[in-house]
Amino acid sequence: MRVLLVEDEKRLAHLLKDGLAGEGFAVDVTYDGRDGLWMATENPYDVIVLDVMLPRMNGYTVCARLRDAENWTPILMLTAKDGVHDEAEALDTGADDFLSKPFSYVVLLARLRALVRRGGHARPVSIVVGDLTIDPAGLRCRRGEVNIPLTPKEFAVLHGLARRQGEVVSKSELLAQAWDFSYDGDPNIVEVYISALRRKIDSPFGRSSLVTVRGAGYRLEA
Amino acid sequence: MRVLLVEDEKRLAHLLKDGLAGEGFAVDVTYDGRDGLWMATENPYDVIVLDVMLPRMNGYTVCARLRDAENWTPILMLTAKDGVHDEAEALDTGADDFLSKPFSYVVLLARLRALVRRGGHARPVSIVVGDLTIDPAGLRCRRGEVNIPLTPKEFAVLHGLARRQGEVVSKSELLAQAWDFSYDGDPNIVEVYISALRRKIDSPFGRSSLVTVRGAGYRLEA
DNA sequence: CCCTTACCTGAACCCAGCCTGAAGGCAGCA
DNA sequence: TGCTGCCTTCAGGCTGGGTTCAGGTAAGGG
Repeated sequence: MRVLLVEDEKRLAHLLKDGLAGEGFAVDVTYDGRDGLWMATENPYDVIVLDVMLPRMNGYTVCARLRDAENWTPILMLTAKDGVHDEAEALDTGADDFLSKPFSYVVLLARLRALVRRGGHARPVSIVVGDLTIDPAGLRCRRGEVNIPLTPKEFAVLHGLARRQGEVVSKSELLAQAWDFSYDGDPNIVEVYISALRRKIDSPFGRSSLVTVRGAGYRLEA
Repeated sequence: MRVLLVEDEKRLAHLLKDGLAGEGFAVDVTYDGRDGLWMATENPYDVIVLDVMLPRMNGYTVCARLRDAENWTPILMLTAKDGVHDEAEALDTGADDFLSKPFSYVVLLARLRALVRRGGHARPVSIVVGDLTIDPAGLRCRRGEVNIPLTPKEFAVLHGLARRQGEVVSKSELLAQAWDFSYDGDPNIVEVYISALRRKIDSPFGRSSLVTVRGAGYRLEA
């Protein structure tokens, strides 16, 4: 599953690359539009994530050029926050979907999956941790046969832990994955969500699958 | 089920191709009339979608030539919006049905299905979600044995959700599927239709199959 | 055994996102 | 010409998810 990421904010690009790589995507990154266009034409990708504001050639142009060249690789555009207008323009130039910044990692992932699926290759993925099942496409979760309703943020945190089940995931990693990249609030928020998750996925079942590793982070285990 | 799509607006062609592919059609695309004619004579298609305004050879001519050559593949013509005149001419030259731009995807799909069925190869497909049955060919819907009358737009939205039952479908995806590709109005329209759908398919039955996933979209479940 | 540090969690606030009823516009039809 | 039904817009209200905060609890080191 190959992804081309065209994004000039290096920090964001880096975070996304790591995250997607962890999902099993092969990620190529370029930092400006012209390189992006070149990469996209020279290599077969399953999906392209394309920022709108880019040096040397903006996202719309890249998108339009690709379509002109009859390259129909699914494109997910990242538009500016307030650009209601941008959305229409993104779709106009041939993008398949868009996401306005700031966005959360989980939503991006869900959209990417949808695009890739539409592109032909079906791949229903659920993460299983013991009798806990996490379904990223439906943003759903259940323990055994019991459905557990989660809010989007709760789901995002749980997903971040489940992807690396058995490993310790640090609070800052969870923050990076589940919150907007521009989030700048109290890091304590992670603890709050861990607490909420335990109340939903562990306490009612007499489990303790969500373990605190003092000074390092949290671990989800079977 | 093979479809030949002859349409020179690349963006529209692309969207249609993706949509139809997602329905299980094998879609070939050409961008001008002469290529279209050639493709149609060289390959056996179940149905042809033919734009009227085309480079190199217009749709009427393509249609007439095919019929002259005793090729009776069902043809659906795409005519210009105001061309009341075009419709008559389309049917005169041997088309089986026509659709004026802009049209919605669901209507196109229904017409295609109708044509294909008329062409001999019946393929009644219904989407079943619990006891809810959606029949894209007839634009019908029922819960259990109770028939539920839906307006075309309501049906389009429901269809978009049903095609991916159990998964979260974002508002923008619903917009893209159920509205004209040129639609540029209030995205709130989706919420309005969700509301209307609930009033018809859920409330009267004491169900709540149409679930809001805050910040992500909607999900239709059994 | 105490102190520090890290973590837990209930309560309270705020507001984005969503819901929905009402009304206008428009096209088809009798 | 009026009627009917559907699409769309709009605005007000509300819900519940996100965030902050503060007081409490556990872990670990000296």
